[in-house]
Amino acid sequence: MTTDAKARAEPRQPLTRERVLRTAVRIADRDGLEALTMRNLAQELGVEAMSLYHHVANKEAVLDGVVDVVGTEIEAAASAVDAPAPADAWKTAMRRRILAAREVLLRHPWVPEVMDTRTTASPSVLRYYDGVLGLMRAGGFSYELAHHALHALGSRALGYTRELFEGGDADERDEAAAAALEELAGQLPHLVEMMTHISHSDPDSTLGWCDDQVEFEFALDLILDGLDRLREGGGQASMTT
Amino acid sequence: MTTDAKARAEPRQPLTRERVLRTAVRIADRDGLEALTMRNLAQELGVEAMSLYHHVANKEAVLDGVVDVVGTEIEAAASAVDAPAPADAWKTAMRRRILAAREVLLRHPWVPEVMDTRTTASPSVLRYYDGVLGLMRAGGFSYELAHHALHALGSRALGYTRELFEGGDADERDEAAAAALEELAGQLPHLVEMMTHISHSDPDSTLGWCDDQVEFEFALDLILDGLDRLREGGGQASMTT
DNA sequence: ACCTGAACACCGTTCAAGT
DNA sequence: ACCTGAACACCGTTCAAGT
Repeated sequence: MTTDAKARAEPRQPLTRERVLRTAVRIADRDGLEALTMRNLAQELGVEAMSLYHHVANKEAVLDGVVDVVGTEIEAAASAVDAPAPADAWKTAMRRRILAAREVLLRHPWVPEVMDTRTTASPSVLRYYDGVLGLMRAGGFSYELAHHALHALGSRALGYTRELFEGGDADERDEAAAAALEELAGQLPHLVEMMTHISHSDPDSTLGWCDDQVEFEFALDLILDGLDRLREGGGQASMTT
Repeated sequence: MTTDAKARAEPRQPLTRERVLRTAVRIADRDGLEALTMRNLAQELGVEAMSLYHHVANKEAVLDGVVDVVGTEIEAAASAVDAPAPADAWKTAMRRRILAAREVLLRHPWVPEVMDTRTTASPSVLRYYDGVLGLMRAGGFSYELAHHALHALGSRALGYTRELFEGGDADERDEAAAAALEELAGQLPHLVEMMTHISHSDPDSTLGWCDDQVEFEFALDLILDGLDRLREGGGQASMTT
C-alpha cells in the first residue's frame, strides 16, 4: 500500500482554520518554533502550502491564532482552580491562578517567544487578564492600583518571565556560561564568588543551579506581597521619591 | 562623478569586526531590526555579503556582537551615575544605575528583542550584572538573597521589561486594541470599566494611556522595596506559605 | 590574507490556472 | 469554493575562484 493510497484511504477531513491552528500548535510542541513554517504546516496537513491561505491571511495570522489557542487552554486551567478561603482571598487566588497558567505554558515552551512578537491582543488572553483584574477589584484594589499591578505583573500574570539566557540546549548554555565566567573571572569578582559560595552550601549544584520554578515564585510573591501592602494602604501607589 | 569613483575617492577603510558591528548597530537604530540582514550590512559597508564571513562567524555572531556593543554603552552609562548618600545607599544607587541603563536602551529599542533570543552571555552584560551584584553585596545582601534578586529583576536590571503588546506602530496597536475591546466588550467587563474609569479621571488619555516609564518605575520600586525589606529581615527569602 | 560571484537550500507570498 | 504548480523576491550560507 503506497502512502498515496493510505492517505486516500482515510476520509480526508476538510481543511479549516481550527484544524490549521491545532496542527500548528502540535508542530511547535513537537519540533519547536523554527519547524513551524507554512510549507511544513501544509505538509503535516497533507496539502500544498498555498492552500493554507484560504483559511488564514498569512503567517502572522497563524501566530496570532496559536497564541489564542493556548490562551484558551490557560483560561480553562485558571478557572478550574478552586477558590481560596476568604482570608487572604485575592492573593491566594491570584497565586493559584498564575501558577495554573504557568503549568499550561510549560507544556508549550515556545509560546513566550511568539507572544513577545504579537502586536495585537489575543481574545482569550484578554479574557484571562480581565479575570485577573476582576480578582483584584474584588480584593479591594482601586482601578489606578489595579492598572499599575497589571503592568507590574506583565507576562508574569500568564506564568512566564523570559530569563536572560535561555533557549537552546540547557547543557550547552551552562557550558557557554562556564566558559564565559572562566574567561572573564578577573572582571566578574562578585559573580564568581556568589557561584563558589552557593556551590559550597549546596554541593549538588553545578552551574545549572537555578531552579526556574523557585525563582518564578520568589519574584511573584515579592510582587504580590508588595501589591497587597499598597492595597491595604488605600490603593495609593506612591512609594518612593 | 559616479558613485563608484566617489567610493574610491574616500580612502577605503579595512573591514574589521569592530566596524561590522558598529555598522550593524547603526542599521538597526536607523531602519529597525528587520533591516539588519547580512546583505544589507555588507552593502552599507560597500562590500559583498560574503566578505563579512571573514570577520564574523555567522549572523548569530553579529547579533551576539551588537548586544555586546550596547552592553558596553550600558556599562559606561551605569558607572557614570554618582554615588548616593550613605543612607538608602544601595537602593538609590541601584535605581539610578537601572534608569541610566534604561536610557541607553531607549536609544536602541530593538535590543530587547535581540537580547531575548541570545543563548550565550555577552561579556559586557555580565560585567554590568556583576556590578549590580556588587552593589547588593555592599548593601548587606546575603548571596542567597542577592541570587534571588538577580532573577527577580531579570532584564529589568538592564532597564527593560517586554510589554505584552508592543512593537509595531503605536497608533495601529491602540486601534487594534480598541477594536478588540469593542468586539469583546461583553466578555471583558472589568477591563472596559477600568478604561472608562481612568479616561474619566484623566480626560486627556485615550486608549494609549499607559506611560511606559511610569509603569517601569512603579514595578521597579515595588521590587526594590520588597528586596530591601527582605534584606533588613536578615536576608532570608521565605515570605509566603 | 582578504574579497568575490555564482549557486544552494531554504523562506513567505502572488498569481493564473485548474477542478 | 477550494486547491494547485510555477514563479518571485527575499533569506543565510557554502564553495571554488580570483587578487
